[in-house]
Amino acid sequence: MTEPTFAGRVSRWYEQHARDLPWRRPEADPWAILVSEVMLQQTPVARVVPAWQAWLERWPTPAALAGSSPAEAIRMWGRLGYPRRAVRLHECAVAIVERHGGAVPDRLEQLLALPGVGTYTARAVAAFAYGQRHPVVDTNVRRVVCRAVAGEPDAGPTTRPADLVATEELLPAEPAAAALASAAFMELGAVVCTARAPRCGVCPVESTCAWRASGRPAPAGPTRRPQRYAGTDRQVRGLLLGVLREASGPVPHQRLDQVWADDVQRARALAGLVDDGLVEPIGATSFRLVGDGPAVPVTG
DNA sequence: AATACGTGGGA
DNA sequence: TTCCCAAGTAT
Repeated sequence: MTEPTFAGRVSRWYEQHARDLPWRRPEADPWAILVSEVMLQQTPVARVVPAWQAWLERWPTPAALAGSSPAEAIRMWGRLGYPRRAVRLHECAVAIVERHGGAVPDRLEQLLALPGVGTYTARAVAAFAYGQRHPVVDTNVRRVVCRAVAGEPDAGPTTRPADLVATEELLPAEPAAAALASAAFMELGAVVCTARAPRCGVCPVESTCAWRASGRPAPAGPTRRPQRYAGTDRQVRGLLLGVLREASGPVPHQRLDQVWADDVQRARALAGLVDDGLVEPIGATSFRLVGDGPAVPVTG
């Protein structure tokens, strides 16, 4: 017997302790997995679970979603946040029907070409839906590898090519085992090797962790804090979209004017929503969610 | 590379 | 109450 590898230890731990998330069950198909990955972009698991179930009940296939309007997707998205993801997912469904016969593609290159699918999501689908051997690197994996291997307290803010290489070197050769290891790395970062208060006492690789060995040094100096949410264009966009989401069809601009007093900022936020494909002007005085009603509004 | 992009819950 | 953030992507 040889020493268990890093991936082997984490995978063993995963098999015993993984959360029972619905998109990890055998009946989850590639479309269900793609939907989960997009919803999980910057949104916590607990809020995604019910939204994911409702979404797939309504749109079990890409073709089903492609047959609905972007407006319906935006409404079904609810308050998961970053609603542009709902529009991108709708565009994904259309592209999958048009370019791939309605089946989620299994090649990395084709996945990356889909709207809203980037480095992480493309690899996650290739690995978790199709069992391919690709490093799947999200913020959790970067933190785990950074600590356990490099001994540093935190990874950089974005995934770099070097992160993919470092993770790839940890993966087992067999594709199915590699996919399992990737899921295990993510789970470890999500529930044990957390950003704020890591639970090293229950970690399966505590004995070989470089960060632990060096006394768990704290991150370097203060990082620049981004602007507050209150008062930003983001908040105004959220307020505007809230009104449009609750409405049915076009909303007169007078009603939108009431959500925010600053004319300049409100107009800028609304223009941003239009640019992002979430909202469209109807005539000269109204706005609606994209596709929320007849393509050509009837005028008298 | 830095920034924009939502939301709600926990510490 | 304030702060931090949670399976990223696009520009």
